[in-house]
Amino acid sequence: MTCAPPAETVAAPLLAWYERSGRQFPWRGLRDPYPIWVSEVILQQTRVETGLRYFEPFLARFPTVQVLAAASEAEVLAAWSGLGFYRRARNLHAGARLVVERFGGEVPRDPELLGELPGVGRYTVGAILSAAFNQRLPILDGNVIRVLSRVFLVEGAPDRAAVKRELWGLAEAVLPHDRPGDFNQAVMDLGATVCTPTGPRCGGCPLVDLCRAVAEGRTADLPAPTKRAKVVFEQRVAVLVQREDGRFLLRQRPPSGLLASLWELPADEADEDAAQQAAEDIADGFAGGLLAACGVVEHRFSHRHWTTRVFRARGGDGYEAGPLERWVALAELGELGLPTVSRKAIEAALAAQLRLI
DNA sequence: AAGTCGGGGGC
DNA sequence: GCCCCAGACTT
Repeated sequence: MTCAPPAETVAAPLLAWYERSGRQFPWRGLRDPYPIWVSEVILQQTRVETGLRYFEPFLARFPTVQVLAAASEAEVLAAWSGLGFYRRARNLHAGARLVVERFGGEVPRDPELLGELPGVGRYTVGAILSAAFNQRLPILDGNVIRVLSRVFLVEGAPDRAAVKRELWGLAEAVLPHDRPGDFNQAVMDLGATVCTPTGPRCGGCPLVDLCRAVAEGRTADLPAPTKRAKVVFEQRVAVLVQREDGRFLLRQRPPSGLLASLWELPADEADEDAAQQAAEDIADGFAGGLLAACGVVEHRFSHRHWTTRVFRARGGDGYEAGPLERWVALAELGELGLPTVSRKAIEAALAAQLRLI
């Protein structure tokens, strides 16, 4: 068990540092909880640099919670395309509808109620309410875990329940009554820019004098590593079947599981030896001919690695798209929920064609 | 407690 | 290759 110094011991130097060295983001300083909510969902398990590319376009497309609630899920997934963890988009959309229907369009200020929205866990509740309303609620994300683990020498792996409880307790204990909103932002900035996973810049850290990991030369050991799922390798084939008018067929994936309800080229599992035959079988379903191999697309998910052999075929002009299928033109891709792996495969299939444009 | 769920960037 | 990221949710 660790012994935390008084809250002000941490807060005062950290807030002073934040005044000087804090980062500026488009969601900082806002009082409307809706854009802050959007930013926090976008940033879940996502680097700020990546989230920044999606935040403003998303808000431009869905400027209010009412607009988001009125949109279709397909529109929201289209705006989320390439960002990953697509359940976040589904939950945000469902949450917006709940806010409009149940709370009159006002994002709840009650942590209990806010936490009932899908996709809004304890971290996100604290992040939204402390930033928008300066409510004194702690947050615990990867940055905060790293800072607290080092400053207070928390040795256990942070994915263990007991360690997580201790870290939440520390996050609450160091949280000042004065400016909890700024403080939460400050800890995350510190974790992102100074107290980094590797090569922390302790010389520029406002907490260096009270950091126990620094005192014991243990910054490199903390936080303790967590267990990781083993990567599964899968080999697939995908076929871009193109009609005379240039449109090609996309299929919607099942509504649950990996890339749920997102669009992809007709595909199947097949290793290198079986790829050609599997591609022909797919093309045959649309009376496709002129099968051409277009290359291999590698794509890594967190715990899965897909090797996709991409083919292109002519055909399908007499084939009517089923309920989970759609003949699409290149210009329509922006309207669809299209994961990055699909975009890569389509680009590979059309590479020769695209170079002519 | 472990697994699922994307994608990108650093080393 | 491995690690991590402004996590939440299911099993």
